[in-house]
Amino acid sequence: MHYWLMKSEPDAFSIDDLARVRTEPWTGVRNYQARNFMRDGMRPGDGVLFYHSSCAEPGVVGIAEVASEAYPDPTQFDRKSDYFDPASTTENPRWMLVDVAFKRKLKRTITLTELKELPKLDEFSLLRRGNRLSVLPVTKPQWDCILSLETR
DNA sequence: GCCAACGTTGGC
DNA sequence: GCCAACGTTGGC
Repeated sequence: MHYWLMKSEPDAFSIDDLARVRTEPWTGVRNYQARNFMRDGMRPGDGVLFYHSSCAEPGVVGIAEVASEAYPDPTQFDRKSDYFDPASTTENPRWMLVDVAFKRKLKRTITLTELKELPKLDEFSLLRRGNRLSVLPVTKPQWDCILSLETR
């Protein structure tokens, strides 16, 4: 079992949206490193910290779960999609995704500000300078450390 | 293969 | 809205 963090802009797709639809294909990732994490790293059942970015209060807002093996992102073949990639083919798809399933909302947002204050998370890639990955790995100690803040 | 230009991310 | 950081593109 592995652990991950996935970012989403709540204006576009929030934890409440995920709670409503229950399961969502994670379309639109167009970064090779993030793709590789989904394609090569993720397995059904892996834990996911759901993170709200580019908003008033950035932070971890919920827990989700990887709900499928990786498969080709259908939006890369859709000419009408913002994520259309003319260089990708069905025989050799460039972009992969997984389904993400809702588990629960946190009792409160664990803010980015709080995470930065924890010495234990110095090595957490979310907090490293210039990090822009929208899908990134979380170690078990980091996972436990972050979630221990929920009821603090 | 280098690197400048450009686009995007995301916190503030 | 600003801007730092960083990935990608494309000319050479």
